[in-house]
Amino acid sequence: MKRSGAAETSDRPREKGSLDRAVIVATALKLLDEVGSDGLSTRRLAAELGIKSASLYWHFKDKNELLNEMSGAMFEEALLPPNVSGPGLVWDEWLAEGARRIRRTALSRRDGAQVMARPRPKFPQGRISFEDNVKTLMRSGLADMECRLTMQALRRYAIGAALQEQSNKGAAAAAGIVGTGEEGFEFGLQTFIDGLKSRLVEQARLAGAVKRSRK
Amino acid sequence: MKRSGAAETSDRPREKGSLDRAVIVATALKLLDEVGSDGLSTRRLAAELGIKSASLYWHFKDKNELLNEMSGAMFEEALLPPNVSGPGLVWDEWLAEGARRIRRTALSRRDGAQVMARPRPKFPQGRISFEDNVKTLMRSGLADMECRLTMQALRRYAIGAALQEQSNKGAAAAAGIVGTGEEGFEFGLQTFIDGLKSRLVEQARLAGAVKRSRK
DNA sequence: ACCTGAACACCGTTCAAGT
DNA sequence: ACCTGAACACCGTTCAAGT
Repeated sequence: MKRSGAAETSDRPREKGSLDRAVIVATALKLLDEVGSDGLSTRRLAAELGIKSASLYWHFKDKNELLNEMSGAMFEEALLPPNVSGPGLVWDEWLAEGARRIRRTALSRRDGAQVMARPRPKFPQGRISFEDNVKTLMRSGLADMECRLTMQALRRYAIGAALQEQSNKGAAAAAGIVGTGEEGFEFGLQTFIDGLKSRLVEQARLAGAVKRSRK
Repeated sequence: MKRSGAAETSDRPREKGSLDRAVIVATALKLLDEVGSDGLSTRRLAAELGIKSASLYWHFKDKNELLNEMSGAMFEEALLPPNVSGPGLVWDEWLAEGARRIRRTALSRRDGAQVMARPRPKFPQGRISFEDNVKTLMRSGLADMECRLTMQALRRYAIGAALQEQSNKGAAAAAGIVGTGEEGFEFGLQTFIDGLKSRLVEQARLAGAVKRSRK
């Protein structure tokens, strides 16, 4: 016995069915950091929760579902604080900072990148949605689709980078690894953003040409 | 005791100690495609080879070592054929094609991206080395370090992309997934290469300014 | 040099049963 | 609504022993 939460007779209907789920996910993330993804077993996690492993299957369909929720939780960590989308927005710095936060969150815990590489639950109920971010990025002048593709590309790049950095832990910079990790990541990030800028310049040039031809 | 190389009595010194290793790795890759990474157990693989699982540990230190060699083998697949570095090289197309090949190789077999995300053995003995590729890319005008960072960034991006695409298989385009995969990948790829080009333009501009000021 | 038998210490998952 | 006991069908890895 552990967390009964609500009583059996009535009231407090378990709030959307996800109250203990959150604490299980949080405990799993804490445990992950201690034992790594190989050590994260349902039995170990259950022990950490003061429960038997079979009980976990009342809360989650299977281990995959749990891992996916862990992924969602880590992405929320990455998005939360500084989504400064005020009026004086410098879009390129805002965008770069978002990518950095994803990488840093992945690196912040053992095998974190491996977890974040998983699919996430449909919508993370987070304070800041993907759509909000699209709107913010559109202030740069990029089209709606370009914004979505941009965010997708940077998400993939950040996770790909963190994954490689983490899997080489201790294996000491293999064949083609250069830079401290940090600086290698920045190179790719800045180069990509340079590409976006030249795209914007080109679009402005074309728009200008149209305007002139209309005169 | 591990691999002494030559036999005690004499002849057929096992050719660098890697003859069966290659066929084990190849069999493992074939099996991976059939059963996926969750189904790829040492017992199943041993059965496929007509062997008992304990025997695998004579050839490989552990399962991780085997998986890493599988990663190396897949990268060789991705590099082999068209490293056309002839005189009429169009570096941007050459570079893009290399990135595409990594992604395609990863997508070519079940859970392939997951395997390629692992560290690879020090040097894959492949026909084409990382250093060869650096030299080829330097013909674009990029500096040595920029070439290394570029290739690293594209490798990470390609694997990150393939990983996401593959992990969403069947889970049907979650939250922020757009494009067919193919087109989403191309957007990031072209944008990054645009960034490299604007970098080159900028460097040429600076070099020109120096030259003029020397007159 | 290469392989096996047998064991050790684990896994994820299911399900009847408890409260 | 939530949890347990007990079982099923697996794992990766080690190691003495075989040939």
